[in-house]
Amino acid sequence: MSVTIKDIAKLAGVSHTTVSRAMNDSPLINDETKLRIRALAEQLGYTPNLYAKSLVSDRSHHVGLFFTTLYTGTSAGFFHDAVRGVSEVLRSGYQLVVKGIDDCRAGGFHTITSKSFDGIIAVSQSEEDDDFLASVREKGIPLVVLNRQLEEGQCLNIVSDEAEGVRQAVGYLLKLGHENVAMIAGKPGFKSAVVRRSGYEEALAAAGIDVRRDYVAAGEYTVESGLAAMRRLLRLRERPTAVFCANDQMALGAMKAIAEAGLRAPEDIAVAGFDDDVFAAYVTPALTTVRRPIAEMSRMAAQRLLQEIEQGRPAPETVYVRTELVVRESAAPPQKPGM
Amino acid sequence: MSVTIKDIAKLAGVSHTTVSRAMNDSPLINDETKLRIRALAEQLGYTPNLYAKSLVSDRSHHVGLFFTTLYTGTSAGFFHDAVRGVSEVLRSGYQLVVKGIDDCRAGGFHTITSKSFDGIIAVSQSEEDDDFLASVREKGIPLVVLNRQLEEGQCLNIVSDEAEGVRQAVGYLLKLGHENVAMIAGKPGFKSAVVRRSGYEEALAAAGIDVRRDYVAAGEYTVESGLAAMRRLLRLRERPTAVFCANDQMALGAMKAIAEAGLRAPEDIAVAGFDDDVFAAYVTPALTTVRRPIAEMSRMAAQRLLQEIEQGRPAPETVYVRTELVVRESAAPPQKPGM
DNA sequence: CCACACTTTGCACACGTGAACAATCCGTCC
DNA sequence: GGACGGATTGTTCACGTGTGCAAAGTGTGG
Repeated sequence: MSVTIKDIAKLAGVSHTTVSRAMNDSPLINDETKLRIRALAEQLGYTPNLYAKSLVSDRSHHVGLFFTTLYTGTSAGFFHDAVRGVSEVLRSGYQLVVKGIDDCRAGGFHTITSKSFDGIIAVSQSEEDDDFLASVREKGIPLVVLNRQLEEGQCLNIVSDEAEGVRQAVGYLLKLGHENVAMIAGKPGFKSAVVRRSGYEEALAAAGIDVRRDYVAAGEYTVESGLAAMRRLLRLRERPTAVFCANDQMALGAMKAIAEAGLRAPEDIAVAGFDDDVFAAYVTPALTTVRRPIAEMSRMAAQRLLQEIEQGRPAPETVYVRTELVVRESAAPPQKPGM
Repeated sequence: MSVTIKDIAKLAGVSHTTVSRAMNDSPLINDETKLRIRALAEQLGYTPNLYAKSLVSDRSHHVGLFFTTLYTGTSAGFFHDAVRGVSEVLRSGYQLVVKGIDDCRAGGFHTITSKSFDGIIAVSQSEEDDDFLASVREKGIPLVVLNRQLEEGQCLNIVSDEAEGVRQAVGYLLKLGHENVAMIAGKPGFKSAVVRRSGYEEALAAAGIDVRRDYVAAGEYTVESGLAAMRRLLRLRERPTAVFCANDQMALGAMKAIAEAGLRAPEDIAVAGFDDDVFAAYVTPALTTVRRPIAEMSRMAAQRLLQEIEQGRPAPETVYVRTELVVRESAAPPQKPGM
């Protein structure tokens, strides 16, 4: 049995109201009794029952961090960075509940109420999440959406400018002198897959190069799928001399396929990735990629969410966070024909 | 404002108790009224207030998943696998709260009470967590400890037999013919670092080889630290021909250092890792390593915890999960001298 | 000495839910 | 016809906390 304010009240010979006031720094109490009661509470190891508090105060002290899915499609590095960033800001003031949106959908999002969450951060990777986001907004729960861009003005939306990041990477490959630049695309249904592909096409168009359909190989954001996609690209009659991969895991798979085929990166085929995953700097050759500051974005999301919870609804703006091209070793100029 | 059972009661012309009974499938109610009330509840979009339920039923519907730290020392793949495994079992029946033990310590674990958590899974990597574990047990919260072995009989403890795993890996290197086998050790203070080092020493002892102090390089479980440690090992006068790394991230760094030095793995130096991290199969050369079934372990932990919550305390046993040597390409027999 | 203000405390209720107990209705059996 | 029992519903209280309002105590100024 745990200690309640009534227990303390009885021992201190006061009413439970007085104890409540002592614990909450109310001005309606004598300093002396406050200290006396607090000492007693400390001694008895009193911890308030947060559920009772929640019931009366309508504050749950829980923040939800929801991902499109916890299973395939969410890379470990991305997931870890996001949880860390949010957790760092919340520390012990709030409890962080981590969930996959797909796991909740079965119950029609019934378990998600304004009573059970003070606020929600949704790390959205797909338009499939829209029903979830609508449900959250409808219930009036403070919401920040991370990673995927929404229609303007729905809620606070923090995204990296992915298309720009991809243009940087593909532009870099083109500047090195590559003309046959292929792409391994992301998981179908994921918005980022579409955006990154557009960035690729725009970069080519800006250089006056036509997009070849057979140069875009479908992937799934997993290492395996990158391996398989690269194998297909290598079988093409006019083999690409460079490949941009929609994330680093697939780039890793692609490099594996290149090695398998007896070729070398970057000499025979230049490779660029996206995400700057934990391992990117340390594979051989070190991966040239685009960094998205996930941890920073999630920290910002958490800060803004707390602000919204504690001070009320801010303007629903869209915040763009800059990506950064990280040049390492996996991309080099093409070999001259005949060399 | 959200709908409560009292609202429904008023509209249906019954008492709130009757509504409660309708929602909870009580036998003390007429089927007809039950259906009528349920239809009404559905129509009004009623969702029960879990905090009120918690208050009266002493069940919080929250399960805690605690890591030693969410920051350095916990690799992304490990973290992701653990959260996924637990989440998969819990699905939507419970809310999963993810936290770092270090983040809670500041508040003296005051926020962790039997009222706020129905059960806790601790993924412990260090003896520093003992104060936390003691605090949880003292409060009578069902507890499963994952990953680190405890004194027998404290609570349900699920661990992989890491020493055996290391012996397999080092034994494999020895069997290939290596005599100068070095090790890059784990983060000081982490129990796994000690256990894995012991495994290494035992394997050498079993083969009648003395442990050389200069062959054990300190690491931190990060890729960078593996890189730095390997650089140090490469500077030794009698260079090792094989190196066992206490995790895959450090093995990645080690391979990087080997490439930097103009050497090749596995031809010049054989490398073996530990964990079978997501990227292990896809780096070049593919990493020979030891697989720990983290996802399976965490699924088991979640299942056993639910069982304990719902059916009462089971025997506090220690469950060993077998590790598995995964032979890939990064380890090969040593080159003959003079070749 | 009284009126008034201020400080400090307690009483009673509310939050939303579940459960023990009482009350009512209906049918059955002796 | 009265006693009994089962089915169904309502009344009341409890869970632990915060708050509006009343009450008691203290001091101050006229």
